[in-house]
Amino acid sequence: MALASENLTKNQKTVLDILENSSEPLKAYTILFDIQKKGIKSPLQVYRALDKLIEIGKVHKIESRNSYVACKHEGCNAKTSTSFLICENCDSVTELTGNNLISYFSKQAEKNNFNYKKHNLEIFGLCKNCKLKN
Amino acid sequence: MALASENLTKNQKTVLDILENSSEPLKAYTILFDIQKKGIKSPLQVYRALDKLIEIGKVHKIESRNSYVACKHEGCNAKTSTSFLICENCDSVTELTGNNLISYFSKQAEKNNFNYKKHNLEIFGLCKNCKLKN
DNA sequence: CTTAAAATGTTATATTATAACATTACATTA
DNA sequence: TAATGTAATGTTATAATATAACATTTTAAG
Repeated sequence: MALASENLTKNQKTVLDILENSSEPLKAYTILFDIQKKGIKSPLQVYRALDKLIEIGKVHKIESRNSYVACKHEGCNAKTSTSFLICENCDSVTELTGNNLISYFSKQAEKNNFNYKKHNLEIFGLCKNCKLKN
Repeated sequence: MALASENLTKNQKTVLDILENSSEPLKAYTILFDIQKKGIKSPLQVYRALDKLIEIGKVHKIESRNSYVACKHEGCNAKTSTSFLICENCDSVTELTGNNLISYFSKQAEKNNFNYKKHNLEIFGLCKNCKLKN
């Protein structure tokens, strides 16, 4: 069995490629605009590619910004849950990894008699670079 | 000095009222539809009231669902940061409180040389009631 | 090869949110 | 009380984000 990322279709590869070469999250219509020369003409083509890429864990959505970011981690297990550090100054995004967050959230949920399934976490602030500048 | 909630205008009170009497988060256009008989005719009137209510901490936005929920905590300090338990079955929402989350996130951010300012946390799963039923 | 599932292409439309601008309410204080 | 400044309002239009519906094509597995 091949890696999911090897089975990508043309549209999916095109969308993933532009996200992987971006230093910040991109919006769907920004992606659309940037790749119209590659034969993608409608929003739906972008959204469908994004849906698939999210499903296999190669892309994550930043909910509070309606934007999308490529995952840099091989075999990222964040197909459902995501945790980000988002710089308010430069918009760069770093993904938090490791399962300690999940066990922590499970415990927090348990206290409320709530059965944890998955989560979205978005932490806003200043990244390393922007801390220095300001 | 009066409480911020005592200074609410008519539109703001109308929007807050419908949110406080809802058992689940509501979408902006749902609110609009439900209160047209009270003289609110345009989306902008709803969004402006929501903006103000969010600013003073009486309402929070559930980013992943584009919906809005009234805060049940007196003097809620979550004017910027929010933490929710969201039931995937019944859509009910419980807000996590306490500063332990903030200190935990600050530490996680620190590890990445990131300066924590605020956060959004959305935990999905099954609430107490829905756990029993399923 | 056949076939079923997935992906595509295309048009239209739904949903969520803001821009722009003229007007009104209201608290402060001169 | 009149002047003044800030916030809120009302209204129309439009921007930004996302999905429905359906016919067609590609792909992978048997």
